[in-house]
Amino acid sequence: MSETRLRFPPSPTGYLHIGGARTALYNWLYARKTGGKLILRIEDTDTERSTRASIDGILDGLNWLGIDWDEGPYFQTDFAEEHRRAAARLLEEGKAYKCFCSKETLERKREAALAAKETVGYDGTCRSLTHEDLLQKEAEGRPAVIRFKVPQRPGKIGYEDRILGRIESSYREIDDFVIVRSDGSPLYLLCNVVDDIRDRISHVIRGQDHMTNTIKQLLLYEALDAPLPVFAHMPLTLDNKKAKISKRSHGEIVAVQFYKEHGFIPWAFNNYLVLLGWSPGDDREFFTSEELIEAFSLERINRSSSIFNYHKDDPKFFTDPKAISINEHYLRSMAVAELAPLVKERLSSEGLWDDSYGQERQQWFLDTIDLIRGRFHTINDFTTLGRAYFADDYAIEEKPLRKNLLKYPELKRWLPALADAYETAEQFTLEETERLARKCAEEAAVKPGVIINGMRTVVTGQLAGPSMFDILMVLGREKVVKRLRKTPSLFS
RNA sequence: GUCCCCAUCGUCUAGUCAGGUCCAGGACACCGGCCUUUCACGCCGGCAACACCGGUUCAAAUCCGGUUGGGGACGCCA
Repeated sequence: MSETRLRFPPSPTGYLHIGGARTALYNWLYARKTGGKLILRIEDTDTERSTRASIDGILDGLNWLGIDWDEGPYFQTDFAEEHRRAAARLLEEGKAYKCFCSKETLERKREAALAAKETVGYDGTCRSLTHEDLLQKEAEGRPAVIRFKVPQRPGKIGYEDRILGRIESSYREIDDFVIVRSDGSPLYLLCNVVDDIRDRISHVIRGQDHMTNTIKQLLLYEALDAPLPVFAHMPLTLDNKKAKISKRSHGEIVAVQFYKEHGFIPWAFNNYLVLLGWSPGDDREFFTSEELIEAFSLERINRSSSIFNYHKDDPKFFTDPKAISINEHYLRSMAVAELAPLVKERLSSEGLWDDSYGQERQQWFLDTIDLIRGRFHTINDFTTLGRAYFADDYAIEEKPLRKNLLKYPELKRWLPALADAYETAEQFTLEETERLARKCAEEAAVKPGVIINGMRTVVTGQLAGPSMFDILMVLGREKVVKRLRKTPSLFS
């Protein structure tokens, strides 16, 4: 069998969204699994809406996800001449015809049909134009589009979808579709097929919204005398109200860029995406890329659409809880050495990175990440919830301030006293710091928790965190003493 | 309106093709408990689904028909 050749053909009319990323991922997985190639093709024939920013955004999103391609990016507009030749050939061979119906007429007919609840579709007015009519209209210089002449055959045309099974449609239900605009520029249906033929695409994996296009494209392959690729139509991703997700109605939350900015681990996001409509058939949910490539198969892609479980204004989950949970899983289980570069990047962009973290304090950096990551949801938490570990300008949160500090006014004496004890202690170790803290509690006649939680509030600003004395070790004697001495200022 | 696709816990899903091992398994979320100086993690337990109706069969989540529901397409967008 010859090599498999897949393609991901985004149209650069917006950012890369979840649905597009998932399509790209499935294509990538299949290409990698079969040892084939993935071709990236930018379908920019809609010059009105295509933008450079959008192309950059899509490329950036794919790069972030780690979805790499073997050929391209090709730009569809670079092959315009080839598309026109194909259209001309179809015209010459009588497989297409010129249509002089104006946009306005068509629009009127369509609306009338819709209003009368009748079948919508081109009525074939120009299909039966006589040669004389044609010559006359051309002589008049009337603008014309080129329509594909759907064969008037009995029965059905169809194909074997790798996900959906047999898909077919009666010839008479397909209307003559436009393949070239009146300005001479070819349209998607044609360009896409011509490009797939040229790029020797063997498998077309795309969304189910292309199913009806596929029937028309089948006709195009036949007319162009080209072999058919394998088609696989994956279910769409809907929102929790079962509407197709889109930039317009959902905004940034469906953009891959959003997840990059919000501190998702790229692979974790892929892992979430792949599970939206596919499962390995057993109970596994986490995969390395090798494992996923191995486990992936077209046949196990679900037939029904899945829901991106996002609830606007949910105070607890800023996006699909499953996505967050998968991210958390990777955040706390991946090798610290692999996580460190991601944290470094985030710290850098917040101005919290110190070069020593990559050199003499590297071990400290890795240990700190390991200590605090267990409670975080995203990489961004290292600079928000975990700010006190990397900077001195961390904020004291309202809740711990009230609950753990202001509630015990005496802490403004106890904590500085503890600071003194820490400063003069012979050793600043786990055991010694804990012993001194408990001693402090005993002298103050309060439960150790009062001292410990007060201390946690002062040195980290947080209500919760790792074991207190582990924190102290990571922070170091100097910082701890300094921070504890500032306790009284928090009471004002 | 026409055509097409789909239908298992709130969500992602296993099980459907080869009917019995499924009074339906896992994960997320939720609720309880254990652990604990805090909060998490972890562990233990709980809640929670075969859309409906009919048929075939000794036996149906699984096969067939219909109904309902959801989605998609019907562009000189891609």
